[in-house]
Amino acid sequence: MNEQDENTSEWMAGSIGVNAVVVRNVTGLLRRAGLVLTQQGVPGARLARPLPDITLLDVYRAVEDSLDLFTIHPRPNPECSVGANIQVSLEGVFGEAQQAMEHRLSQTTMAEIVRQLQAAATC
Amino acid sequence: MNEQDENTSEWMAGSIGVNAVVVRNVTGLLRRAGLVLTQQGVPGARLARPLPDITLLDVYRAVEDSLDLFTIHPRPNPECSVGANIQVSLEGVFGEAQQAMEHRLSQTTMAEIVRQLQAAATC
DNA sequence: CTAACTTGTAACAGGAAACGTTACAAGTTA
DNA sequence: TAACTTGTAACGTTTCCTGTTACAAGTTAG
Repeated sequence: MNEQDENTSEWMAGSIGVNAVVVRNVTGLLRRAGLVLTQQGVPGARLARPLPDITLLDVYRAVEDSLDLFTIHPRPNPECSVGANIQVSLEGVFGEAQQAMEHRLSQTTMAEIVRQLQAAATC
Repeated sequence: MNEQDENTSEWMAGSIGVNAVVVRNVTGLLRRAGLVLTQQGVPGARLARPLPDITLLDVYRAVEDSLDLFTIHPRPNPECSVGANIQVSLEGVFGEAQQAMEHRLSQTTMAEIVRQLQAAATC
């Protein structure tokens, strides 16, 4: 088995233990987010940007479909003064909480993750 | 309809537009978290602590069942050096990201939320 | 004490969403 | 041209969430 084959969806799927289509779907998300480069018919995938330029937030946003971490009761009772205004009050805090979470993710790059992996492997 | 009846699960359920059992289940979570006081057979529910002593994090933890915001691939391939160590690397960052989110929630009390509601109602 | 309330909870049923899989079109390379 | 690959739509299954029903347990007014 060639080393270049370690990038194919089939090989990765076998290593992870899932179907190859699952890998291709995730790869598609990463490609649309501009993180990896894949081409129909060409085996394998390679990075679109160097590892230090990819943060965990980039990956998180690429994979996560829902933009909002918190979801709020969709149909408030118009006759209820609480229900009419609770959205506005909560959305502010929830937005800031999500922003705090995402800021932490943006502080760690894939390069640091890979470095930690290599350090753990040599132990 | 008496004003005291506005605390019963039946009344709240009608106002929100859900089944009364749903309200009782949520109330049970809040009671087990020490936020509200309810008693079998006694109509209504009242706060266990004053509003300024209840943060959004208290409510979040009471209602949210899963302790971890991020879940990680459960069965790593032991022959894959990445899969063997990726958990440890990611758990640290994920934990800190969740902690940042929860810290923001802990900075806002229910008293402030109620105050914002009252301000919006008088507009 | 009894009747009519309530809350607490287990059990069941329904629907929705997530997931893996299959199948095939489209592209590339030897 | 043949044998690969990726991209994606479509399908079936399974799991999970949710609402509902049903009933036990407790309280209070009369």
